[in-house]
Amino acid sequence: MDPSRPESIPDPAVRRISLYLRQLEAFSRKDRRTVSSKQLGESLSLTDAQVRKDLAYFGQFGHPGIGYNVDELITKLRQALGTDKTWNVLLVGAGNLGRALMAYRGFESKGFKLVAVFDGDASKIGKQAGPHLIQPLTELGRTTRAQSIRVAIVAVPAEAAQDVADQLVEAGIRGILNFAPVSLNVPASVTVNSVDLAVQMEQISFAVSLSSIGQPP
Amino acid sequence: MDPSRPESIPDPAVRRISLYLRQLEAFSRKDRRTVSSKQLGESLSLTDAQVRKDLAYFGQFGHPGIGYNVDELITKLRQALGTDKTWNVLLVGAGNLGRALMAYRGFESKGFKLVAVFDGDASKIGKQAGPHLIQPLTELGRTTRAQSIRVAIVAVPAEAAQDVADQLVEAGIRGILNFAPVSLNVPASVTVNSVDLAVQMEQISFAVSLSSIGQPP
DNA sequence: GGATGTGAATGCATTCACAGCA
DNA sequence: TGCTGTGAATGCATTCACATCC
Repeated sequence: MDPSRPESIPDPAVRRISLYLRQLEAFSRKDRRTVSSKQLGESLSLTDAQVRKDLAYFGQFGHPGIGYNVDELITKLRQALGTDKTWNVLLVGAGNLGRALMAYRGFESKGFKLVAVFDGDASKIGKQAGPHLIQPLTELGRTTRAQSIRVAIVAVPAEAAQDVADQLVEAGIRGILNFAPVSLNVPASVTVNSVDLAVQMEQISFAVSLSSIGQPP
Repeated sequence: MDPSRPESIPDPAVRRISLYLRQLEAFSRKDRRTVSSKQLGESLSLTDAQVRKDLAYFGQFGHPGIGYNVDELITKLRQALGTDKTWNVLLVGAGNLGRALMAYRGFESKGFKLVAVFDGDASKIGKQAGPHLIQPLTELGRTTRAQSIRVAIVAVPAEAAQDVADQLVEAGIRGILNFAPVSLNVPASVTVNSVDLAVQMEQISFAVSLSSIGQPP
């Protein structure tokens, strides 16, 4: 396997790599030096074989008889995910959710920096949102180019989301994290990842309903 | 296939059912009466066979030569997901994200009602958060029983999340939607669904990095 | 004709199991 | 001995393709 040309890596494996990284960072904070695939797997309820197979997609990072060096693996996985360099990110939508995302301190340490905020609502333009001035969507292209932004977060109402997505694509954005409860239509060259809170809740209610058959509430 | 005894339905299928439901509700708002598996699939970039197979896990809802009746299918899928009745939900964590979730209007129409708010931070206890009084975690058991709450949303810092999860389990909660960036350890009888915003961003940066090999930024 | 529901075939991801190295 | 990396085997999900019904 040639790590510089990842050919095609299964989507589920890429998701787990993020989880390994999160876990490794926790281990590192506790000054742990090495970890085996078995230990890393147990901390996430996965098998050791799964862990080794996933890591092997990206290269040979382990040391037989020893395990993986925690800090070394962190470095390699960040490189693999592309988060060894900082990404400038823009946000569209300065409503409740958008402002909560702006205040969320979990992005910076992971290599993402929010550098611009936009909103389609004219009454919000020019207002301050945390450290950022809220810009109109007409500025998308200019700001995207000026700050080399490739990734956007969409936190607008469902009705506005597709229109916003179209404008983001037009402005040259390559990846979108979408919180609006709609399926966005974009060219294949643009990556969309959607988080629909209602969908998440429905998964839970389904599972809970199933496991409660015959049980009292 | 016996819809009253779903045996075992693939997880990916359950996730898609939520998406079908979301799409069908949009169709219904536009007064659309029927829809074929092909049309429903196209609106979500899925094949018609995939749609039919998924729906068939839950029963025979279609009409050969016609398609599916939109409103009828909505009813059936809500029953399948358990959202034909309203679920009382509690929230732990009245920080930025927690308050944004409280303000989010997308839950009620989907059958979820936020009825109680908790926080581990003593200085917040007794304060008002929207329509709710913030309660201490010691009240979890009492409130859960009093209001028949089975599902909880966790929006606390990573360090506090496992402890909160333990107390939720102790209080009888059966499903948890977790926004803290940690892997929660709970008994098999409890369902956990985690949304880690940093993980979502990393998926995107990976995909964008891949597609940009050799390209200028 | 038009569309569903479903066994059979395919394709992917996970798990097994073991050679090989420290 | 302990643990990795990886072909081979297994198990699941998706897709195909067609009998069936309006």
